Amino acid sequence: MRVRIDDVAKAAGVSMKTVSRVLNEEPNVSDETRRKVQEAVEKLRYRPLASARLLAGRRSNLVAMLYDNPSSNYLMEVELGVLDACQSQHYNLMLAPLDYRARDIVAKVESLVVQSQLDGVVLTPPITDDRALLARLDEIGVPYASVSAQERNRRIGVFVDEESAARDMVLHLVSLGHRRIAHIKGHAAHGASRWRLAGYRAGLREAGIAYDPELVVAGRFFYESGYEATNRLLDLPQRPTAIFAANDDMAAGSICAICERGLAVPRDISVCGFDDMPVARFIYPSLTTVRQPSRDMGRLAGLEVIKAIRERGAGENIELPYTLQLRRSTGAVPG
Amino acid sequence: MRVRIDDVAKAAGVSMKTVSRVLNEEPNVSDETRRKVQEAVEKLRYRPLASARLLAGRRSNLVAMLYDNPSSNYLMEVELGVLDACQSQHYNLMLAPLDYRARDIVAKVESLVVQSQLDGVVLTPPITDDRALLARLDEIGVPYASVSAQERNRRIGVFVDEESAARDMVLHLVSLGHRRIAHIKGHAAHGASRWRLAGYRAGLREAGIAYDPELVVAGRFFYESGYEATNRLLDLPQRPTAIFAANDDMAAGSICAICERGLAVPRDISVCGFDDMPVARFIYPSLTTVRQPSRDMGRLAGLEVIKAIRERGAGENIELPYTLQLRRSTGAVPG
DNA sequence: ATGAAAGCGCTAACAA
DNA sequence: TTGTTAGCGCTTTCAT
Repeated sequence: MRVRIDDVAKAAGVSMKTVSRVLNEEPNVSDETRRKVQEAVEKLRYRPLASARLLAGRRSNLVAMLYDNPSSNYLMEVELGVLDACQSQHYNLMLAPLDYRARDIVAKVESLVVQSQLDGVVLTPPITDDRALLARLDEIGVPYASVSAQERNRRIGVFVDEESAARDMVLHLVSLGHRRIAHIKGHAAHGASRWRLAGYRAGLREAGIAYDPELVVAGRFFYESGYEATNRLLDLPQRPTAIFAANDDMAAGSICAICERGLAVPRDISVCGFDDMPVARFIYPSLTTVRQPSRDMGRLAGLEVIKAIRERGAGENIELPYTLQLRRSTGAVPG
Repeated sequence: MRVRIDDVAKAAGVSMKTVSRVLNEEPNVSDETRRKVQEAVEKLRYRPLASARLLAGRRSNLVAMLYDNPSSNYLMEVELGVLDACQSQHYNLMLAPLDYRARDIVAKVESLVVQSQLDGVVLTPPITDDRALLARLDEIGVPYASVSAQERNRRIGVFVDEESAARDMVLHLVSLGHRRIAHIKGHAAHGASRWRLAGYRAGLREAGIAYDPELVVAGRFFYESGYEATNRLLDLPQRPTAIFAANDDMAAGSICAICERGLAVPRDISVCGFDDMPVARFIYPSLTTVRQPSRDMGRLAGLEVIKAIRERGAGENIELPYTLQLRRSTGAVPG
């Protein structure tokens, strides 16, 4: 029925072990023997069984991506990058959606890692910052790479300097003449929210604009939360001339809320976001935003775990550059 | 080091097999014994090794989702649904991006299925329609469920009646007074493109409007292709008063192209799409579109494979309803 | 450079 | 209801 390694051995006229050597690209096989084995493998369409290899002590060539909030555009982009890395390195990718608030997250991840013998995992925010989980992963000895982890030293993964990026964005708004600049914060559990808020404040400071707590409202990274936050801002006695949302989805919600009041973007109010997801180009007016190379971040995180898997101690925390994407949603402060 | 089944057996004062019985929820274990075993499992934090179980002949509890073009919004929605189904049924999900045009797609899938001992796979368009692949999967005996497969009999999976949906959308445009209705086609490899075009023609026919090939232009489901297609339509001597794009991404591109010419949607031209992806609500004006329950489709496809895995011969091809989402991008014919 | 034998950790089949 | 035995298909020793 199923072709096994000794079928191949028989067909090639060698021992099982030799076939195994060829398959695993081990040394000490003559070219002639190697060729014979490869032919037999080809002819019999032999595929070594992952579970048997694994049980006998080899690697799984399997990594998992852990994430909360699967429906975020941002995570989908990261996922594409990780997938890309896995493909290029002949790894398979498993998806593990988790609730970052769940009590049993450590146990869940441990089960997955141990049971499926994962070679490594990729962590995405805010799971990147779960100390208990990281400690456990270290104990078990599974390499992991983080995307935008809050703690930046002694980690392997990828990040961008989001604080500087947010500051630059604010300074851009200032350069357009804006001084009443509002900020819609992201979800509190995410480091990104902290960094972006800090950058917002830094930008104001550099521009010599006083921080006005009234202009900073809560959001949760969703479209709806941007919509609602903007309505609160528009109800202010003196409304802002620019709104800096902590991500693109919220900025899209912001634009919608503004338009619904009969105001125009950027004529009456400028809006900008963060991330540069595809939606930033699709909406009208197209969104000025901070471009974070999410897909590349996913790819690099994937490559770094795999590097760490292959060579213990390898892997680093890589900083990637951001860029400001100036599009149509920001303009000069109204007359 | 690692806790094994006989450690648990020893701790519980029973045999390995009894532990195995408890773990696999097999009958013929006394409540008392079961309790003792569970306690031991708990205390030792025992996790059975998937590879060992698998090698000994059990299921992998692993399914893979096969797809081409990973960056499509639509597929991400489907993925979320599949993921959901897997979680609820204690299955793990692997992701297998493929090139539907690749020569070796059958071999690739076969390797994956055989090597990783996948219990089943979920197919998404256009991989759903690769006869050679389906034949091979049938041979190997791996259950699979398809999302929107072209062939609808003798399949398990999910679909919606896209042709009727497209027809209804055209009739909606007609009811608004439109008679010069254009269509931007989808990618030729997808059944969806055929059905939506057929529905477009059926709608025109029912409304007594002659089919004008000039008004039907090629697209490939991407934003950019919608943008370009629309520019071609706008260059026509007599331009359409409504554009029906075969999906939302292209409709977004269409709106952008229209706005760039200083025209307004829906004042000058109505635009509608298909799928009802999140972007349909985010763009301005919000998009009139056919709601296809992509996430539920993913979920059901996932549940159907799992059903087929558990009980050979089970599983069916389920039709799900569509709805017209009337939003702001369509309106009465100008003047 | 190649091979023989002994597991890896579990479950299936059989026995008791 | 419970236990014993013999693999599952591969890779690891350790020989040769």
